[in-house]
Parts: sequence; structure tokens; C-alpha cells
Amino acid sequence: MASQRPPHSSPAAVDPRDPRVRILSAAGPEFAEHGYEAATVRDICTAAGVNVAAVNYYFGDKKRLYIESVKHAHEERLRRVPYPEWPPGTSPSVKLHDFVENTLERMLGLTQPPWQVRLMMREVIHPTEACRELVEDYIRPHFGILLGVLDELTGGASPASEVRRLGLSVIGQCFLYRAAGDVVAMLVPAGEIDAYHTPQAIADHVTRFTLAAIGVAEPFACPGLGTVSALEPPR
Amino acid sequence: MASQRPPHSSPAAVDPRDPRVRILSAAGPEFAEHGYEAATVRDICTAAGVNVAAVNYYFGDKKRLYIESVKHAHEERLRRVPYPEWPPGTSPSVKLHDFVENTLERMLGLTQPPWQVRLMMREVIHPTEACRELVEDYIRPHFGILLGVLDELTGGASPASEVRRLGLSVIGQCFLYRAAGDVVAMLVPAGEIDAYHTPQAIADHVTRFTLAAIGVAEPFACPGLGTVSALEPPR
DNA sequence: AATCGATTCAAACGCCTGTTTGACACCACT
DNA sequence: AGTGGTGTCAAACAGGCGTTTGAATCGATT
Repeated sequence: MASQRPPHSSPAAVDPRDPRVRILSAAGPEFAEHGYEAATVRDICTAAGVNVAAVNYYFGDKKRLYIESVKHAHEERLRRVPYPEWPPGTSPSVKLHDFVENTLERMLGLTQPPWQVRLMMREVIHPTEACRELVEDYIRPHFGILLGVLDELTGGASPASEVRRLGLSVIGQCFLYRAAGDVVAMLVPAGEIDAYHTPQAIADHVTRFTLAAIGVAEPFACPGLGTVSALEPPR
Repeated sequence: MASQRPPHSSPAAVDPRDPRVRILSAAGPEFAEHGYEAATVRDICTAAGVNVAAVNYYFGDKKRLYIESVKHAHEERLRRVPYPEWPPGTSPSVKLHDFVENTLERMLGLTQPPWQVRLMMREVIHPTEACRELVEDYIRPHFGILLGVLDELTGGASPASEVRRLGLSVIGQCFLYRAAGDVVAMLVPAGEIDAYHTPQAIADHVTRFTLAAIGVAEPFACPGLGTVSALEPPR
């Protein structure tokens, strides 16, 4: 009774599109916010402005709607933020910085944390059936680009296993800010967040840190200091 | 008929037959595996071998049982794996390696991923009420130790904000393996996991990577190679 | 032995979940 | 006008959820 629907003369002035798409668009944020179990079909349908039965009519059941949502999110994300491309001859250092900034932009979002990333993050942390597909279509190509850049940076002389570990070190630094962003915000003074924890500032730091570790940039501590005496194998 | 007072004080220390402890021990793994919403009071009580009503009798409701579980997990974890302590004069490089290995041991678990860490990881990634307490009591002290070591490593000359960023770079590298361990396992060939992704091997890599970035160890790529031409500011 | 509070239990209570139902409205085509 | 297929809807369904209940049981004290 609360929802008086215009018969069919005015075909949904809000959104004339396919109800299927409306449900998909409404399901994404709901799943991202509450997770699969806690998100309810009723809430999704209310947000989409359709009847409860529509989910089962168009998707069969809740689980298939969820899988479709994950795929939908990742497709849209890929379409919006394409991988970086560089003209031939671009310095690998510049490529690394671009890659890191691109990744952080995608993860943190310049405007606001997009729900698509939240949804995918849930899959990464607690994989379901949709995870393997996500890795193959989205994460592995992304990771491959990074490995190519790192291979360039190390002069192509390092074994693949070591390059992979370097790549995981880079991704790990970026990943922390997205996955544990709330905790990071608790550990760092509030003023510092605004000043030093923008995507650009983090990208600068991660790039500098990584380049220094590889030996392509100056290390953090000035090597001429007295701490050189501490230079010894870690065990 | 009125709700009786739950026995808040346990006279005898730890009776394994104490239903309160049994419920707490059964609730932890259940919440860790399925999350707060999906875990059911009935399953917890079945695992604990008590009646369904026991949860409400001893803890009031499900939410308070969850909070108690998180606190219980983190207390037990602290008791089992204490922070590393070093004799005075220990090299900061060794301290860093110890710290990283200690952290990874705690996170990854030498035997098997302990449910306590899973439970806490859920809190870190999607904070609830129990999160702030967790950060203050458990994570911040842990992070503080790392910052002390890094401060030593950089000769105490770096500003606190930079040391904090260095710390986040270290934690991020460790964190990735725990939070996104399943995805990492998909990205790395199976054989390599066993050989190069033990807590010890990861600790070696993270330590070496970090020390090189700071300038206390040799960088990854041999500086004498032809790639030195790529040495330029990232932008 | 009788008493009384603390504890346990099977059963039931609402409530909410995902899903199904059967009727109804629409539209294209005869 | 008639017909069949496609969407849409309110209502109901069966099952699971957290929680409550009232009686049964236990152990210590009187």
C-alpha cells in the first residue's frame, strides 16, 4: 500500500531500464556493505524498486544473483579504470610509479570508496565460487603487468620466483590501505592521514620504497651515516 | 521467571567443564569460519555440548557472546605468542627479522592457521564494536615495537611520519599473505608455495626487502649492472 | 528429610529468511 | 474481440533464526 505504482502509462520515470539491470545495480552495494549472508533479497528488491519475486524470476535464486553481481562489478570496474599503457621507451621507474598510483586509485578511489572494490575485496578475503573467475579475469592480468615492470627494473636477470615475491611486496603495501584502512586510520594521527595518506602520497612512498629495495633509487637512511656498522646479514 | 544473574565471577579458575568456557571455546572457531551473521547459536551450542538456552543464560545474547569471543581470542593469542624480547645491544637488523618472523608465525601459524587470527582478521577488515579495543590492546603495541626497531634502523633521524609509513610497508607485506592468502596461492605456482612461502622464507624476503629499501642491506638488483641508466626520479 | 537457589533441558515463540504461488495486467498478433 | 506469452504483484509458504519459557534436575544448606 505504501508503494502506489503508476500502471504502465508512465514506465518508471526513475529508471526505464531493464529490471534485471536495476536489481543488479541495487544488489552490488547491498552485498558489498553487508556481505552475502546478511544482505537480504527483500532489501535489494526494495532498493531496486521491484517486487521480491523478481530476483527469483530473473536470476533463479540468491546465490546466482550474487555471482552475477560480482562479475558485473568487476566488468564495470575494468571498463572504467583501464590498465595503464606506456609509450615504448618509458622508464620502468615511471612505469612502477604509474602502476602503483593506478592501483591505489582503483582501490582507494579518488572520489570515494566505490562499492565494486568492497565487493571484490570480500571475495579476496573470504573466497566463494566467484573467486577463481575473479582471479583469472581480473587480478592475474593486473599482477602480470606489475611483474613485467619489475622484470624490467631488475634487468631481467632475477628468477621468476623472486620477481613474484617482489610483486607481492608491492601489492601488499597497497593492499593494506584498502583492506585494513580503518585500522590504519586508528594507528596514524588524524592530521597525518590527510597530509600523507592520499593515493598520490602513498604511491610516492611505495614507489620510492620499492625502487630503493631494488637498488634503482637512493635508500631511505643516508648511507653515509654511522649506522653502517649495522650492515650485516639478518642472521 | 526473571532472568537470573549470570555468574560473572568464576570461583574455581579454569574448569574445562565450565559451560561458560566451553561455549566461548566453541564460539570462536564458529564465528571465525562463518562470520557473525552466518554463525548460528545452535551450531555453537552443539559444538560446545550444551543446550541452546545456555548462550542466553551465560552471555545475555549473541552479540555479547561475539564480543567476548573476540576478546577471549586475542587474550589467548597474546598469552601464547608473546612479543619478542632482545638483549641490549642486539642489532636492529636482527630485531627486524625476528619481528617479521614472529608476526608471520602468529599470522600464518606454523602448524595451521589458528582460528583466533581468522577471527581478529575479520574484525580488522570489517570493524565492529570490538575493533577499537582490539587495536588499542593488541595491534598498537605490536606496531609500536616495529616502529622502535625501524627508528633504530634509520638512525633515529627520520621524522615519525616517515617511520610510520615504513612500518605500514612492512606490515602490508606480512598482512597480504594472511588476508589474501588464498588468492596469493592462486597467483603463485603450487610448487613454489611449498618452497618459498613458508613463514621463514617470507620473513627472509620481507626483511631483506625492507633492509635494502632503508639502505642497510644490499639492494636486489646488482648495482653494477647496465640498468643503472634507469636511475632517475620516478617522475 | 526438606528446602531453596542455581543450572539444564525440551519445547515453543515470534520473527525474518529465501522462495513459490496464483491471479492479474499488459502487449503483439490473429 | 479473442488468445497466449511475458511481467508483475500481494500473499502465502516452509524453514531457520535468536530468544524465551516452565518444568525438571542438581547440590549445598538447614
